[in-house]
Amino acid sequence: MSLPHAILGLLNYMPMTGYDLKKFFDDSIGFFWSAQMSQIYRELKNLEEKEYVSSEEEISTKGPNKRIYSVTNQGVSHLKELLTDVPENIDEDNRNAFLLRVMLLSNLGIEELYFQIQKRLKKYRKDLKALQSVEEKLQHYLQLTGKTETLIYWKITLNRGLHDVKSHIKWAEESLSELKKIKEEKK
Amino acid sequence: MSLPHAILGLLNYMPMTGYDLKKFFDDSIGFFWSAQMSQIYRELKNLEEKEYVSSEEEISTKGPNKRIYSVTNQGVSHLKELLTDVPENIDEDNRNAFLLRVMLLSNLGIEELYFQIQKRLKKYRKDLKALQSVEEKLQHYLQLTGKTETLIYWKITLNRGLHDVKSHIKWAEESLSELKKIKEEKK
DNA sequence: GAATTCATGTAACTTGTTACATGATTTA
DNA sequence: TAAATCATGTAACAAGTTACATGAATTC
Repeated sequence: MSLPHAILGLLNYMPMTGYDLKKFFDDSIGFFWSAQMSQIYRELKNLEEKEYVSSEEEISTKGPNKRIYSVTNQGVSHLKELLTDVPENIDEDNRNAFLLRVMLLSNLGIEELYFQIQKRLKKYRKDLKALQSVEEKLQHYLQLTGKTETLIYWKITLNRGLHDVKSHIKWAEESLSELKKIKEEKK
Repeated sequence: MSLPHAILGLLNYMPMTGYDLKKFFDDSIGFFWSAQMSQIYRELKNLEEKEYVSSEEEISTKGPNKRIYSVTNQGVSHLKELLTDVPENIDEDNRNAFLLRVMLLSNLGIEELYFQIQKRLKKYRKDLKALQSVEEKLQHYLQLTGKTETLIYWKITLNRGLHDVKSHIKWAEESLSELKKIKEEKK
């Protein structure tokens, strides 16, 4: 699963322009998959070449014309295939720049580590709020697409996000209290 | 923080060859940052050009020669700078291919989702075991480097991994039980 | 009147992945 | 003796990021 699959999947909910897709991305799956405009336009071009999507230009009297993309029959079959075959070696991209930082912060000392985790904790709490607003946005898209049966899939997806943020908060709090102990011992 | 920083940071623990680095990577930070041999060699070359590391060839009577890399003074300063300045817009790469799959699986139905999450749960349980073995490996490297003060940093890092896997397991179990309910309602 | 949003793209650059190439040593 | 490990790299390709470019409509 990668960017073109994400695009194909989102377009399958409803026909959209590249610009719409970007918004949909940011509003819904942004917390686990982001994409830049330049990437989206490039991938749309690739997908059209492979005939997984087709586009129509909507001439607009005011403002620039829109190019509306929709998934072709071939595109749907392709998507279903992708979803069916589960790769055996599910090695994910678990890159975590902050953890790398933590691991190497011994070069700067405990105080700095404490400070940076504290800052992080604030970010996680913001993330939590942001995620809670994703829930409303998803509701909105659900109505737009009219596909009520997808609710459970989106709920489960979103729930992963919530578990994730909460686990980060717990870890940060735990680490801070452990670091506090060490700091006090040193005195 | 990115690959060259990881390499610089690991080399700062002790001088190593590219090959050693790969092992260190896989044994320690592999659960949140992986790298391929070809990447490592390329980055070592880049780092040497920038004079953040220097290398010496160790002529070997048996087997191929080794090129041992160590961090220069400039490299250490650079590393400390990187660690000190915390970027304001900490937008991480949170890509999660499996979540993308879940989100789009409405195309195939509840049974398939249940099956795929079940499979995933097994993987998470394996991951948990693997992480527990990382703990031992880190102990080993700790002795090699002789830098006992880094223990707390590594423990906190590893702990994040444990929190992460556990949160995945909890989420999977929760989702499965919810899906089970829906499946039974349909009957 | 300035900034933001809508709307689409190109170009250059950086990073990551896959495949290929070589050859010695150690283990099963 | 075959496979795995040690050890180093190159080349081609794929994907992601950043910067640039254009221009209308809307909002502050």
